[in-house]
Amino acid sequence: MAVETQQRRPSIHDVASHAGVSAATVSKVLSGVTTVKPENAQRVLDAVELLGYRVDPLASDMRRAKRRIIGAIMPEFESEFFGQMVSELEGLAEQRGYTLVAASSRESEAREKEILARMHDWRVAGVVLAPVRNEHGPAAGFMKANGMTGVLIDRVLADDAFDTVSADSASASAEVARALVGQGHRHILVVGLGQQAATVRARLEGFRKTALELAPDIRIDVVLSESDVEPLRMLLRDYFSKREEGGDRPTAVYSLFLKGTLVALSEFRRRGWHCPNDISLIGFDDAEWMQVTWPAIAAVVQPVREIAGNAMEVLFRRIEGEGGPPRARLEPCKVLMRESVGSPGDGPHSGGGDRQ
Amino acid sequence: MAVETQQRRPSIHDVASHAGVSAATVSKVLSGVTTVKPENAQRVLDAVELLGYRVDPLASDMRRAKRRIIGAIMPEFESEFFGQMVSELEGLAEQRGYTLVAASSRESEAREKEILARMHDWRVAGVVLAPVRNEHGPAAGFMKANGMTGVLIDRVLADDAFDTVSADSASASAEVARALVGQGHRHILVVGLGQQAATVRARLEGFRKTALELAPDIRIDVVLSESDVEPLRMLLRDYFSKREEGGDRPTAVYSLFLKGTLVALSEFRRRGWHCPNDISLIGFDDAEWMQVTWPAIAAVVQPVREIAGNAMEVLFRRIEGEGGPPRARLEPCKVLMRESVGSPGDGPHSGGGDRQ
DNA sequence: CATAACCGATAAATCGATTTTTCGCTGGTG
DNA sequence: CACCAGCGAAAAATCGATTTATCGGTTATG
Repeated sequence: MAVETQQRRPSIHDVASHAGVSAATVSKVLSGVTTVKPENAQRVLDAVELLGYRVDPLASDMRRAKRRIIGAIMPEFESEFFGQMVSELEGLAEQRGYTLVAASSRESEAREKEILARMHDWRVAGVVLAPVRNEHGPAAGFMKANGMTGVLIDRVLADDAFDTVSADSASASAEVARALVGQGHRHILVVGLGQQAATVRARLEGFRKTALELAPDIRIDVVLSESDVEPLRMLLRDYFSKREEGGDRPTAVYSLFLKGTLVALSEFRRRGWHCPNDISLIGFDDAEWMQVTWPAIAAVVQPVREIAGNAMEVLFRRIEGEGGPPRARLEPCKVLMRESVGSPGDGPHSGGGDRQ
Repeated sequence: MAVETQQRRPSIHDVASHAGVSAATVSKVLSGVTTVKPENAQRVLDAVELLGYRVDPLASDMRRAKRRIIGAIMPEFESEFFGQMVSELEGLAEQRGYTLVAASSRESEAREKEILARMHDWRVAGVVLAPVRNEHGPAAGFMKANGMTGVLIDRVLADDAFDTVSADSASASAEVARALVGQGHRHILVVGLGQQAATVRARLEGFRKTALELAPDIRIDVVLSESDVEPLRMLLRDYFSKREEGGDRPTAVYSLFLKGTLVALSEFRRRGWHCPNDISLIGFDDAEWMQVTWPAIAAVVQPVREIAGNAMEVLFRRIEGEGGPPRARLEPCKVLMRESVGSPGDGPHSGGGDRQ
């Protein structure tokens, strides 16, 4: 067993002198080099055990250009999606003997770049960046300019400099379209965040295309908030007020991101509309609570594990020097239909309904 | 502007030779030592600017015993509470020029200890540990044995070796008791996780004491799952089955932790019980969704910012060498009463009710 | 006038590992 | 018998900073 001397940590030289060999030999034994006499190797191992020696990763990383640190930058830590993502990435990095340093850009591109600069200072071996906006922000530019190796995930489609991994938003949206149209919806509101250009476009177009194919007469309204979530609340409020006056309000809402789903729900609640009787609701991003509330909220589940797994795999390949053009990878989502989606006109409408 | 040579990063020696001084002088200028001729200082600053030089934190940390790294260990990253906590801690560490390395113990004490060992390898200056179980686990033991400096937060009350910061569970529970008893509830179920001994006891006893003071005839049932969340679902199912047969089911449920609230909700939904007509519900830990669902779920809000702030403050004081006995700090919670809590017998009971 | 004190700056040691170079020794070969 | 190849291990260089010791030169002091 290791001796618990709450003194200075033993260094590789302490081990060396205990084993009667040089520090270089200790390093070789520990890194599995075979050109060491078995007897000496054993003595080193014994000394390591006796002293409770562990390699100092900082000192170890000192001498190599690429250090065994992976940086991860997420727009936030508060949501299940990014929480799971960090958790997955951490485990994956750990498996390969790397340390994950995670940071939150707090939905700010400026902060994103600062964090990236700090990670560059640390000379991380690679970065997993989930950009606030998209692949063309200043952060990606910084990475390019400084020759950092990295992978972009989530709010990104494809890039000419970095590999990307994201959910197949378009296909998932098509499936949502099939489901809603199939239930008889012919007037649907889509809410999103304009900032996340590429992703939003993919989700919106995937939805629109399939919906129009299935029902050419369908009406699709779109409410986008440019930058932040709070304005969306107001936009939505205005939208519903107008539609209610006009007597032509939508029978279903498709939210392209989690906060949008929350905003929609709170707007429904303000107006006393209930799902799915008064209006149907489905949103991108699943959450644990969505299956325990009344009604259970339908959602598109993003394949967090797959995204994390692929991101790390491609990242490590690049770290190991693999060349070739960047790849854009899309992982399929699952659509979970739940009670918040029904057929229009199924229940007693409380608003000025458009029952067919 | 910095020259963007995607070559090797400039080192302190590059700066030194550009400025025509020694590396030591550069180091002094950058660390604000005043015994440098202003002219030389300016030349150093110019060279730094020209080359785009930035200190390598790894090399810089190499030579000091306590490195400018803070470790944070959370039981999970997936919940809003710990997500916010990590986010706060990260910002606070950053403010002081430290890097936060966060890791998830994934609710495992074994992993907790492994992570701690890795952080010890990194020679972190300090650790913020949110233990899986309580302050007496192997992780805290490891920290003690290795003379690490740290703070324990959340699922912890007080410790004889480390400072602790946590929510004032007892007072919050007392307030919940006042609210529920005030609404007329006389039969209340409390659900929790036995594993988190100290915290659960504080929450339970705080509730029980106040409830009994206000209504000596009150009946308080307790369902605790020892280790994991899933068993709780079964225990709860059994409990409700028995109570429903007996015709004496509780009129309110108080969950001592977030997952318990979710389990309770899903059990209500299985039985077709609605809040607050059939049963009232309030739980520890708030979440964003709780205010947008029907009904909105009442919750105890833990003061994340305050806990994080105090934890970091006391941690840095210890890092700077402050002595004295460990302090146990309690931060007050806020109780948000929402629609999920009503008076017993207010609405049409669907089960075998106990209307008064 | 010799020595001490001081200032600013440089050279060198240090942190703890890894990697390259060097070295001593054994055994085989011409 | 001299020389070379091969092996295992030690010595030394290296990574990029910080910190301590040292040093030349000027000024104050006895």
